[in-house]
Amino acid sequence: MKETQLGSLLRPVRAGNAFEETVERLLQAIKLGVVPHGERLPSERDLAVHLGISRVTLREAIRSLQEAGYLDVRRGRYGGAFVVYSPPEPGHGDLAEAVNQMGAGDLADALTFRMAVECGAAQILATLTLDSAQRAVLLRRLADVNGAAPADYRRLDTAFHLAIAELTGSPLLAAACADARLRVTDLLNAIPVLGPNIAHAAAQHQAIVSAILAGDPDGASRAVAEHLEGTAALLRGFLA
Amino acid sequence: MKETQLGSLLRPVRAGNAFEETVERLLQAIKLGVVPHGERLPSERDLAVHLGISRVTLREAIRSLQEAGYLDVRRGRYGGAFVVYSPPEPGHGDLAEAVNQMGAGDLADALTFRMAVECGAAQILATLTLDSAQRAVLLRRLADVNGAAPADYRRLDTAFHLAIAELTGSPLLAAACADARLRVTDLLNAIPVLGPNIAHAAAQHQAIVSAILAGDPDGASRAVAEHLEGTAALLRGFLA
DNA sequence: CTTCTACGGTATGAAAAAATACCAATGAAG
DNA sequence: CTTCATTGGTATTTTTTCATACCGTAGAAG
Repeated sequence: MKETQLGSLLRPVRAGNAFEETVERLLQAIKLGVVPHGERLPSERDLAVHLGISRVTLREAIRSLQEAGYLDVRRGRYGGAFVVYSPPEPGHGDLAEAVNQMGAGDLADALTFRMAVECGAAQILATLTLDSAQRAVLLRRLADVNGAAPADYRRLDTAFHLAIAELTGSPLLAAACADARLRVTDLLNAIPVLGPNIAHAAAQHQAIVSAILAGDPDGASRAVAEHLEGTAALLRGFLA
Repeated sequence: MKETQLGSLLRPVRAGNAFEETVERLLQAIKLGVVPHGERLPSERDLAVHLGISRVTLREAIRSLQEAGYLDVRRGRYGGAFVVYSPPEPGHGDLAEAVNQMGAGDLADALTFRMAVECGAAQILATLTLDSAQRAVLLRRLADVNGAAPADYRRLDTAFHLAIAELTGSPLLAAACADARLRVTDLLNAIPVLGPNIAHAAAQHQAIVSAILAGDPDGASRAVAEHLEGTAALLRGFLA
């Protein structure tokens, strides 16, 4: 076995210190709209347990997000950390900058990773026999994103794609898809959301769901690949 | 967005303490045969840097593996931590126990995850145009595993599958595939390696490589899926 | 057989993180 | 308007992890 494979296994045990990782995680949950504007984060005690860190460390992270203007923290019963954030108006302005902010290699890496795990998830879901509740979730997410107002589009698009991963029943796979999304969030938010794009995406979303419900793994995977390739090609264009 | 999606994003920031994670990582690198019997781990100083931990913490992990009999640590120049481990003789004996050791849900999760990322990796690799060096690596790994002695089979099989992920050029994807393998290593090692199985697997390996080189993503993905489904079905059989 | 040097072995102080316990505020319920 | 449960706020101690410096050893090279 070659040296290269050592790199895959003996890679860093932890990405950074607990504080920084926590800030990043919370920030992305906010930016992805998993906790929408006005909603409350779980209580500090619950969150600390879920994130596997101490409440002290979590509080430091929350405080920095509060100071950065992402959270409004209120105390007392029925208090908590409320999200104060609306996704920026999509536009070209920051895209080139956002692309340059992360390395070119990192971007290619993230795009490849996203492609692999999302195609894999759709493919697997298409092999499963979904019950009516699961089909309902999938169709609901599809309707949500395809009927979304521009301001809500990214959030519901993410919800749709994550739902596919979660319906596979594999937390590891869902986490991998969430992680893949996180790595390109800022870039996606900088992409303008145009009418024709949305219409095109809507057709692709429909094709993905149709293939999944029809039990066509290859079709589902290919539909996802085509869908993701659209934004991927656009982002790669900024690497020059 | 539903509560379920919170779980994917607000999952634990760290799996455990640095010491435990390091022990686990090293142990799996040994069990996977990435560092074969008699070979030396990188020096403590190098390893600490690669793993992103302090040398003190790394040493604690190494010492516990030494006491467990996995490593032979020698000092002085040309010294180091040498692997003292040969994969157990494959057999049914420990399989049921190994399956029960991890939860049924965890096993299904790991199998699904492995299926998704390995199919995704093969699919992506098939879309790329490989240069002669890359083709050589792939064919070399194929020849290695298909010509392996039973004692080396698992190690070279892992090397083959990881090579596919690494050839995509995405460290994230390679890490995900390595991670997926790690989660089923103990179970795979407990599966008997029979002649007919090896012959069957060899044909599947060949089919995977052929599809990749032919630029057939669907075929590559399907070939990987069939290949993995063999062991997956066997392992699922022990959940009853 | 001496030297050189890349390795593991050890010690110590600082910093980060966690565990624990307790305080304070809020606002709905009665 | 009092009660009370739930939430954030604070303080203290312990454990873990890190950074740094230095020591001891072995084995190849000369």
